[in-house]
Amino acid sequence: MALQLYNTFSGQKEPFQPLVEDRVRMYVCGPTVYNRVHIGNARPAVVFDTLYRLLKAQFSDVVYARNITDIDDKIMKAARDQGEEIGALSARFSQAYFEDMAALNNLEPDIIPYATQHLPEMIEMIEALLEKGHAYAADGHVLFAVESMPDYGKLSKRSLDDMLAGARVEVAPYKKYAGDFVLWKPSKDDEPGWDSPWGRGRPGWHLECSAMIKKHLGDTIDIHGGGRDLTFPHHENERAQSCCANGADFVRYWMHNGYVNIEGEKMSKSLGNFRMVNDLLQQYPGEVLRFALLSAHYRSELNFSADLLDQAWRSLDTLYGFLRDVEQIAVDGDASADTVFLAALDDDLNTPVAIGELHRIARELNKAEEAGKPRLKAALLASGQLLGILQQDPETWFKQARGGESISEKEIEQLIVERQQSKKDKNYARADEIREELKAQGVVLEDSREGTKWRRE
RNA sequence: GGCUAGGUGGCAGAGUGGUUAUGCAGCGGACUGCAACUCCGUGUACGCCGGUUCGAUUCCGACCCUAGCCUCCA
Repeated sequence: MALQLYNTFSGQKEPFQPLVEDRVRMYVCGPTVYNRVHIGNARPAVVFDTLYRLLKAQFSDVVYARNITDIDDKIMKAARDQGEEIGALSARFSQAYFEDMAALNNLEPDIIPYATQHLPEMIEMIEALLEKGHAYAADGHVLFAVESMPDYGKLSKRSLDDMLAGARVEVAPYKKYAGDFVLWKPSKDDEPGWDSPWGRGRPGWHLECSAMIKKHLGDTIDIHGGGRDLTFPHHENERAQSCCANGADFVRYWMHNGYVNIEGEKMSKSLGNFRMVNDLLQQYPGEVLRFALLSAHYRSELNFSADLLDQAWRSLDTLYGFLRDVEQIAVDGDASADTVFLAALDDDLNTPVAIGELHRIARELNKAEEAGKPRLKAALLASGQLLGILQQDPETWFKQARGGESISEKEIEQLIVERQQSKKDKNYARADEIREELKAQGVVLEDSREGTKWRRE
């Protein structure tokens, strides 16, 4: 079956058909770089990286862009609070973001556009909007006139009346209509700003994505992704800007991932219940974090806990255990990912089912005759590759440190040698003592005809 | 208040008008000097109340509960 994706715009799963045959353009909203990212921020990166891998396997020309928002009031505030220059701060945190994302086995996007490098494009888009009567300048600001767009609100499925029914809309004096949003705002002298036809200022939040998408991917793109909370206002406004400025369809498939929750509540900076990716990486391999994030369907909420990570770790141990047993088996170069596994991913990226299939393939591999193993091993690796997991050398996987102080490999090997001798001497008491000693240090021994293997747990 | 998702076994998490999800944990067994790995077997599920149906966890309706969005947010 061909790829199907749930489109937020239509509210249903649709067969995926790129605008131009065999050519896919995908954009995902990246971070505002004023802080380290938390695991909730990592979810869209992992989800859409997985989609990217799947798309690359099915289409020859795929371009994936994920931006860096490096101008924003939050960055300005962070820079002021920390007495750091804005450019230095945003460079530091974008670098940290790249490191965190790489640790989660995310491929690098093809294009990483920065907001501050696209001011001319943004200004150009504002001019187009003004020219077409979708925007107006007032009091140093330029605002988008939402009433000028007949189907404004269609993506987030809300009417202007509904939106204004909420009391939280701030009505600035320069707004003609309460729902209008800022395209350009003036900067004070001590704030970063760029010269523009409307004076020195900076762009509104939504504008950068519209401008960068137009420049790098075109007027109409195939997939636009991000967290569910971006649906409104961010994506609704992006859509308004782009559709009105370009006079073309903007995005063919809108995709939004669910939240990562902590104890049933959304993880957010204001609640203070977030888990930083970098902190988690001190305790868990990135692959475990990735596996945990993929263990729920991307549109569902995912409850994040130590228990979830432990389960993810053990599941990976099981899968790597099968791979370790076939380390000497060559892979069949022609074999590709398992078809049932692929069907799961093709069904709107159903990663929980895909992971289930991975276990099935692994079990088949384990039970297969020698002749069948090369193909199954290749299928398992190729399938794992699409999820961004199982690509490590199994021995390396099992020997990696599992947090905290740990006994060195050398000491472990020495004790294993001693234990081998004890066993030869039928001194089972000493052999068991060594097993217990290592067990206490988090090292499990596995005897087999070929010798003793060990792993940390 | 408006709008949108959900409520599945100890935990995580798919799916389906009737037949095992899967994983982790547990329990029993095989294997092992002892273990581990692996294999075999195994229990506990679909929020509540109605309706449709031969049959509903799945469809319909009401109710309860949870979460999210409503111009900071992945």
